[in-house]
Amino acid sequence: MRIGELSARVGASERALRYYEQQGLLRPARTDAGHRDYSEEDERTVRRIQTLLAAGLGTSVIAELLPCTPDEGGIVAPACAELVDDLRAERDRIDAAIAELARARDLLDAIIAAAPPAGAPACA
Amino acid sequence: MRIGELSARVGASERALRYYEQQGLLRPARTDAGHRDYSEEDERTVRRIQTLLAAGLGTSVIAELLPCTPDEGGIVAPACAELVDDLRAERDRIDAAIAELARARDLLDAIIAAAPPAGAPACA
DNA sequence: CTTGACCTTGACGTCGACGTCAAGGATACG
DNA sequence: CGTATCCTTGACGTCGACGTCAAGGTCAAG
Repeated sequence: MRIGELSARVGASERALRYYEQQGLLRPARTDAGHRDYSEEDERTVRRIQTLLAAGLGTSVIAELLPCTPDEGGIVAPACAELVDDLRAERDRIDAAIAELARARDLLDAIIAAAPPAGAPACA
Repeated sequence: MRIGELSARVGASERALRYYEQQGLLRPARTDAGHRDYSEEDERTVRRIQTLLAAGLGTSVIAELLPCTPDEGGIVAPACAELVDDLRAERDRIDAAIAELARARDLLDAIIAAAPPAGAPACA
């Protein structure tokens, strides 16, 4: 599929898809005319990229761990020791981030719960 | 307390504390000489700011909701309807972010689990 | 009084994941 | 054949929470 269709499928901009390729996260095939031709595995890769980016990982880290991702039913390549240490650190960072997010959500809920019942008074 | 001590206490840079004030999140007292003089409530406010910033809220939103935060034992001011809508949206966004983070963590755990047991082979 | 730690207000720099033009080639359709 | 839509590669802009200088005032200790 071409970049427009993939963009619509995964909800990423075409710019983002080209950026991922530029950062070495993706290597789509090319047509004779130079147009990108994405496979369905590329699509799955993009979804993983989105998840990892949303988790705060940088593109360089993602580039290293993508060849190690579990690929439908089988773990492909285990990573080297140094990378695994990085991943553990990222995992811990994510756990901490989840805890912080939960605290922020509870704070917001407390404020929302304290809001006026229905007909709210005017506000600046 | 002065900015240096507060900085050390809450783990924020002095630059960050001045920035919070500049954005209207904080209004510390001043000494005759113009030095900032933070109260202990300012310290609690900074901790809330840190939590909300970590949750992805912008300083402008935080500025609006800070006067509404539950202040030791009592909810102070409920927010106006429009703000409450924003807060609900932020809360939902945080929930979604937590879900994404959990997925990323599981992905990382799968990769880590697939790593070589102990003596790892060399790696690029 | 002087030194040095601490404080003040600017103001420009940073970083990363894109957004957004510009200036064209490729493809599909009637 | 035209043309409308998609695609290509640059390359500069953005945005937000600060980092990082610069050029000084303030204050306690010796």
